[in-house]
Amino acid sequence: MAEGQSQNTSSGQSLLYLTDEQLRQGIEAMFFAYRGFTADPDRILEGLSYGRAHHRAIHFIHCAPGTTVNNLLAILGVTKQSLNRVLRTLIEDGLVTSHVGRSDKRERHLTLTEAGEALEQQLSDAQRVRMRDAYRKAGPEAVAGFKTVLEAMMDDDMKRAYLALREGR
Amino acid sequence: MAEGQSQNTSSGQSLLYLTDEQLRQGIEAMFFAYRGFTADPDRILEGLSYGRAHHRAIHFIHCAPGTTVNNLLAILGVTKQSLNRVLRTLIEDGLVTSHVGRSDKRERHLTLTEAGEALEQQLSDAQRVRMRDAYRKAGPEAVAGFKTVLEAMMDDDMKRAYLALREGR
DNA sequence: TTGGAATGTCAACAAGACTGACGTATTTTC
DNA sequence: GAAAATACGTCAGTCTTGTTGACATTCCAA
Repeated sequence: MAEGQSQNTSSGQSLLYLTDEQLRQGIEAMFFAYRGFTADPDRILEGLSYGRAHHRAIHFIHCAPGTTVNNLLAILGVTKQSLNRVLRTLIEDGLVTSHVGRSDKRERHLTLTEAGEALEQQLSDAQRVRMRDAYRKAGPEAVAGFKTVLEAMMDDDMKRAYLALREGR
Repeated sequence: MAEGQSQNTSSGQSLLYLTDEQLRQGIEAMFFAYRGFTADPDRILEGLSYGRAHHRAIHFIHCAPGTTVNNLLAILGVTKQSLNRVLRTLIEDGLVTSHVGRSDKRERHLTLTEAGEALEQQLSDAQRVRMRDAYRKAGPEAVAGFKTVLEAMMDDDMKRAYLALREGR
């Protein structure tokens, strides 16, 4: 335990930014920032009897149209029962379509309908407004650092999923 | 809507980092990173019939010993009823003590017991290990940028709460 | 002193996550 | 061709954590 307070390496480079206090600040910053991050879409969703789970599904179906249920499961990191509840309502409400796979008929390929795309736009616009403001305030160097730290914070398989999404576009 | 794809200002500075695609990447990075961020403490908690809500309460009581329920409410952003359920179990289990206020007897002042401090240590150690690794990998400049962007992403009142916590130490 | 505001507690309910079990269609493997 | 594995959907039950509503206590100000 308590490796914490060491502040210099043998190489002499200052490691003040690795103190427990600095790390605690980072932890709290993540907590408060994530709240801001989800606040705007949450406000939109709450009027529609949808939740954050629906938003996540819509987001990733938009990014990877035609993706399968299993695929989505891996990205979202939830159980299929949990995802299924969400998908069922989205399909019933005509925001998502589910097509039997051509080569493998066991698979269901998911796509946003026009209405689904419209909601996706509305949600991601709201989220991007905040992100864009934050990015602009912080400047390009800060944004680069931001992404570097976030990537380093991910689990390895999450990082793979994240990078795969970037490749796919 | 769709202000999106503009890429240069009149000042000529490149705004490539503000494209919709870049913003989308940032959004996904937040999603995946937050999962990593909570994964380690969640694993510890799951054996103890506590959840993330208990972790949050413990964290902020540790940071501001003697804080009131109302105070905690403002920081956590949940209803007092929700917080109360969590606090009740923590008090029953002897991790937190609740003292009636001296000047205002309506208030309850919350403190971690020795056992509470021990669990706090265990949880924040786990979380700090990941943060420290991420920080070390990314380097001090990236970390500075990371914090700048996160602060810019917070709601104003959250930012006030965040900065107040930093002052208080 | 009395009525309103603030603080905190109890009870009931809903969303969304989880596990476990089961059914069906399809594909792969032996 | 039969058996095993895969992909998906569903039912039932539980847990955490959020919500609202009702209520008790305490403080303060008119």
